[in-house]
Amino acid sequence: MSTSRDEARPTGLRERKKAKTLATIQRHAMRLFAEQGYAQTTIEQIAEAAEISPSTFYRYFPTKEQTVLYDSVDPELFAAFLAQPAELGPVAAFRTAIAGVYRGMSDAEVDTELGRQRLVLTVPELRGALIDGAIRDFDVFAGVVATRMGREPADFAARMLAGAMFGVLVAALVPHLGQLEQAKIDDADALIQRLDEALATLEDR
Amino acid sequence: MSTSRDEARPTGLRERKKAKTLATIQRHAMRLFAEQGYAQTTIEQIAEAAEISPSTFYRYFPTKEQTVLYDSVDPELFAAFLAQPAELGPVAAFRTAIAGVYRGMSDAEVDTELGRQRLVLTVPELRGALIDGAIRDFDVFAGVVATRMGREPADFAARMLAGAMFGVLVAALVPHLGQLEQAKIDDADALIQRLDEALATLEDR
DNA sequence: TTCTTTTTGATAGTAACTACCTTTTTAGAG
DNA sequence: CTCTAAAAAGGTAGTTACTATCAAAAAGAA
Repeated sequence: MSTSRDEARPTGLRERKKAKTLATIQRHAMRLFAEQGYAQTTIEQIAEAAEISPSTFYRYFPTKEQTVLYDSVDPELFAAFLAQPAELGPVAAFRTAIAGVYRGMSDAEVDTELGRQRLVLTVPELRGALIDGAIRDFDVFAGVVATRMGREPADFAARMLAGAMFGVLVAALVPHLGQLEQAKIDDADALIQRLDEALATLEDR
Repeated sequence: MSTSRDEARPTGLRERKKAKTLATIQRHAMRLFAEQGYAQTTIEQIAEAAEISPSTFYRYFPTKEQTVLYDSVDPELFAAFLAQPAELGPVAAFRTAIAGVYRGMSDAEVDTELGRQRLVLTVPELRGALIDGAIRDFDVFAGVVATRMGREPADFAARMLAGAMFGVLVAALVPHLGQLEQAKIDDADALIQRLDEALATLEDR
């Protein structure tokens, strides 16, 4: 209980240090993954680079995967989606949200995010975990889509539209994984355009 | 090289034994998973139940996950999809294929398959791996969809339709994973109908 | 049988995670 | 400033999935 006022502002000195440690771990992890590959990088190496013990690593991230999947962009995207004017249909709202979020990011942030995406889409383990995470959040997303369509949260058609949006985005993000052009998503503009075109195919109805 | 004729017929005595061992492992694995849970079942236990050594287990299945994901229904489904008359559009063809495959299965086979699906959809690890597997095959699927639409294999719109089909099926198969009704897919008819309705939402265009 | 190849088993090692306990650090009270 | 309680970090030991490697056994061909 102690001070009942501090609960409101989470800006304690301790919290800041924790946030910094978390960011440090993630930064070094991403660097090592890029340098040596995901599988070749051990938790011990990450801990050593971040100057913490392996025990501490697990206090900040439950799994190795979460070092990459712990994400700040997705929540932003969802918030932007929610913030769109009610007149917009769900697909249009999501298209606008995507463009808005990426336009609000600095070049460095975009670079980091694109690197993260490249890693996630490349490593099968991460790809699976990412999509599974998305499925976990799917109910919420489907509910919001339903609300925006003026239906009850559990509406079947809304759920299906949400599913189609999800599938279309996945299909756009995993471009010919076989062997073809893994490139093409080098800059944010190309990414936004690709995702936008994907969602647009759902609006021609 | 040895005998150049046997290559055609794969019905050696050795092959049959291997197939039997594979089936035995999978059967015991599924049983133990159902009895004790997926995470609580070790490879050692599976090996012991199947009366083989752990080493041998890994010769038949590369990972624990594959014991569940090694699947005979999906390829069948894909084949049935390909076999549909050319006049049918991709969505209609897939709807027909699903119904056909499940109608061609015995009650016991359906039960086994439903149990497998329940397990896969319940365990996050498996869910992720399954979907990642699907993404791996996605290119082929999208190509077939494109052909059926009379376009070139890499056609964007076809790819998006394939993605939408994928997403809609996922959304239908993972019913309110949060906490709501995990039931409802107790019999094959309910499953078929659910998947059919999902795909049907893509045809109203 | 005998030779060859395939299949199996056993052993040792790596690395992700878990559980648990001890030490250090930090924030606030007196 | 000091003392105390809590939070954070470090350390140890163990489990389990998975890999690599080699030796033993079984099956087929000659």
